Amino acid sequence: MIESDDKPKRKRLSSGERREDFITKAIDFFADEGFESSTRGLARKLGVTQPLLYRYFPSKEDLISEVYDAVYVNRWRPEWEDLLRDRNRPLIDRLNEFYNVYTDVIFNRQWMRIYLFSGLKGVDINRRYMQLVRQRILEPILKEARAEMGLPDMPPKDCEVEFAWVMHGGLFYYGVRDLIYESTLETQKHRVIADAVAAFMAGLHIKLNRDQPS
Amino acid sequence: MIESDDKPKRKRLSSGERREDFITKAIDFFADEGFESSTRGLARKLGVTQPLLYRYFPSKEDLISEVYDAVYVNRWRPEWEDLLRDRNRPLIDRLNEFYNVYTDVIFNRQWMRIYLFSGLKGVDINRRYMQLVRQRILEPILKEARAEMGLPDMPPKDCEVEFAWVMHGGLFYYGVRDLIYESTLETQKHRVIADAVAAFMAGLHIKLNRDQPS
DNA sequence: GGTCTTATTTATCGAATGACAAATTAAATC
DNA sequence: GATTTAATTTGTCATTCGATAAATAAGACC
Repeated sequence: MIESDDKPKRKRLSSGERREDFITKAIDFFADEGFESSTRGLARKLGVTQPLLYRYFPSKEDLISEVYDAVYVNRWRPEWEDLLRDRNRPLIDRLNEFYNVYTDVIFNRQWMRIYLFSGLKGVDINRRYMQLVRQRILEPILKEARAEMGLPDMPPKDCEVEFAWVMHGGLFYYGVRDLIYESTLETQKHRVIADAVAAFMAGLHIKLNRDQPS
Repeated sequence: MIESDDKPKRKRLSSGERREDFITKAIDFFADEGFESSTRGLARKLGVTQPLLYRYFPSKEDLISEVYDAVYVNRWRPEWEDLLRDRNRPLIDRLNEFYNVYTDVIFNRQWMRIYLFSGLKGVDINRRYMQLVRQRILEPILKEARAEMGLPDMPPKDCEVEFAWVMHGGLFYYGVRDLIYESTLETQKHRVIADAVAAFMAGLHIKLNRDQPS
């Protein structure tokens, strides 16, 4: 009997399926190896030849753009914003739930590494993403805090946004230590979130009351 | 008159000076372009030819290692640890001063970008650096906090270290937003530090008192 | 089953990369 | 000023890179 370990049978996928498959696996590949890795390496991982990539994407850079979209844009959940605005619950509860579900999405090797790689590349998508976080997450949180404290509604001050960024960034950095630096983290995520959110809320109460007379 | 815009006169430096010069400029170069950039590009920036690099460093990777040392190791200031242990001052003052001087060192484009690049490359130097932060900064802070609160001395719990990491990481991420993503940050650094440190100390008081009966 | 469409491969190009050997030249030594 | 030492350049090699053109073959349609 002849061994048939190599399979010369080409699987032929439809244009749509193949494209989908390329992007999905390209996310893993570039997250692992960085965007400077070769299209040949990617093709090897895909089980196809390298020139085939160029039938689906005009250039490597175009493929990378689609990876950005698939990771950043498509994984954003609009319901996060509704959750934060649900005034039937104490804000601290909303914050805990939000950061638990939000980090369920972004705390994975792919998301984190793609985010850092693209940030270092200097593409503007990171700046746009940070604006999204500020406008859809942090500023609503501060608005809700004012409402819950019975303070008059007004646009949040820069230093208040910055205070929220420090909590947000602190939790983000927990994910970096876990997934990028692969530290062994002994404390469970929800516990870290609870502590950070509690300290944030307590600090914000003091800060908003003190800074009040503008 | 003949233009002499090109200068065929070779400057010849001593071995020591040249080596120093290479490393200094290599930090800038790799911070800007990433470690995957070419040795020819670096040589162009240095004003020498590419093979000369190989008279000073056996390989590109060896040069990169020296860059790591110059950035991480040599910029660490042992007096930071003394500052944090100075019990003549309230801990919150020490924390404010420490984070102001610490960020004076690490909040620059070189340090930040080298740190993120090397982290993504998976070299273990980042893990070693984080251990340094934990042992020389965060755990001493928690020890000082217990002392100031009149609590018995004991090794900090993991979740306490994690709580300190969130503040530390939050401030670190402020630097990332400033220097990597080049956001325009409206709030001055010392103000952000003051708010973060105040919230940390307040949160830690609650946390240490609550968790006390282990 | 023959024909057509198109997904996929083979072959290849020019440029860029890390690294090395040999030639050159600036500066130190006597 | 001739000689020696070593800093620096010139020249080059084998790979690897992104990208393109042409050849091949799998599946759809009648």
